[in-house]
Amino acid sequence: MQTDSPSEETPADRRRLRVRESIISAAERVFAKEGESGLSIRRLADEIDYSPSAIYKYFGSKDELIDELKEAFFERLLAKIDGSSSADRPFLQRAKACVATYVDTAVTRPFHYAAAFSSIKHALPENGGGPLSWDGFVTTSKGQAFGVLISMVTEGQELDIFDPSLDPVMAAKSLWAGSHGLAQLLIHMPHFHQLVPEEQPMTAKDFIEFHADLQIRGLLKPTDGSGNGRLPGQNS
Amino acid sequence: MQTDSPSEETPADRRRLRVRESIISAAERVFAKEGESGLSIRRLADEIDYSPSAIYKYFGSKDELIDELKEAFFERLLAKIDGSSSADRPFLQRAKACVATYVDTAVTRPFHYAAAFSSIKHALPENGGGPLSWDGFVTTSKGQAFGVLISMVTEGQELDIFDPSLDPVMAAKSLWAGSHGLAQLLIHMPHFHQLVPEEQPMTAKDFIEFHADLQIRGLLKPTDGSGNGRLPGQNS
DNA sequence: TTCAGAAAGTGAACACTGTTCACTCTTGTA
DNA sequence: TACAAGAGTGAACAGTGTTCACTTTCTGAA
Repeated sequence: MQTDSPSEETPADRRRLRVRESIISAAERVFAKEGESGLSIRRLADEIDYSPSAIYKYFGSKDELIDELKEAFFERLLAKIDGSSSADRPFLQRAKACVATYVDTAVTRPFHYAAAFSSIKHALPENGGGPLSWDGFVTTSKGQAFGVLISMVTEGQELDIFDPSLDPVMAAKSLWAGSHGLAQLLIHMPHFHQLVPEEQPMTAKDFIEFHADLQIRGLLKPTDGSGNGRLPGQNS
Repeated sequence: MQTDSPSEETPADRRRLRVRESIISAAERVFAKEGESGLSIRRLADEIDYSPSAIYKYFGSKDELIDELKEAFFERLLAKIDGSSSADRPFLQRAKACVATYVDTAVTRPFHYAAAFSSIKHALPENGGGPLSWDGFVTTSKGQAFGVLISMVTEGQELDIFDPSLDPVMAAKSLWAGSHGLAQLLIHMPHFHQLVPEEQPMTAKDFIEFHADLQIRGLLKPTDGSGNGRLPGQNS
């Protein structure tokens, strides 16, 4: 039982925190290089010169440790796309950069990003109620990063650039899905970006830009005057 | 050493094939319900009343077995989106249905789909040359499903609906990324589709349609006459 | 300063996992 | 009928995450 007040932080507390930090940083180092499969408790224990069971005095389980790595990653990601979205540039450039930064950051730390979306809770059909409530979600780093996207959409609508009939939250989710998909494909299919029939040099960065372009285009205000947020020529 | 000719198929061959089939179908049953983590060799052996080591007489490794499940899944997926894209309906409806079918099929068999994109070969930075050559790729079910998307894009361009300045392969990849992303989010985040601030009923199906709409909109021929395949108002 | 109690750390063990290998048993063929 | 190839097995190996009784170390109060 220790108080939350830092003024009452004892040497023992600091020592404990330092060991905890050493575990995390070793885990971070191994995880970034080899991912979840390369990170075993025994190996981690070896690296920091403790016994495997010692780690359980600091983390309840391996999953709990990895959750902390993922959370830290999403905090960095949040900071990055927040920076992109608030830079001093024309709106459409910022919007594109926001998507591109998201994908780029994910690809830079493939194991972190992949791990953050690797657990399937879908298995049990009875998940009733709310394992994913709005209020609970928006407080997480992941949720806040999503919030940046929502703000971007509403800003685009206020600037009369994006289709005003779109629900900003839904549009942001669509945008998120699009960015997430490219990140995943780039991570899980090496050289996805240069998958073309002809010999044609194409960097990942270039393709990310292209994709961001298309994503944003889908949100643009229709110029044919209908502006109902639906595809032309459909009647259902 | 057995010949490929089915006419020379011996009873032993048929017996072997039957056992092999029983392994696959048991694996399929368990995998669909509990995924890769629920599928252990020992459990599989129990289910089919063989010893664990017997399974290695039919499959080189657990991964090899799972690869077969994934390949079979993608064959089903290919058939489905191929059906969607060639149905007798207006082009834009078919295009939308194609994307929607892809996502829907993925979500129906979450473990299969997730597993198909779960291995990270990205780890080693030196993957030079071609682990993912075009010719090699298009012969796989995954590759053929991708081919359907490419055809769809070119058809849209021929019909003067899609932006003709877009590279069809790149546009198809972007479309794939968008569909893949939504599928992944729906699989890995339960109730992603109803993640909204207000109380507002929204089925996964509805959101899939919405997303497909936006994806397709990004490919539409710009109506402002520029038609250069880039966002308006950018100069780089 | 002493001493109880709470932490920190440990080693062995448990219940798993995928995989291998020497072995037996069955089967088809010459 | 004999023999070889293949099918099937049980035990073992090297891992894994995790637990628990145990010892050691530290700290705060008497």
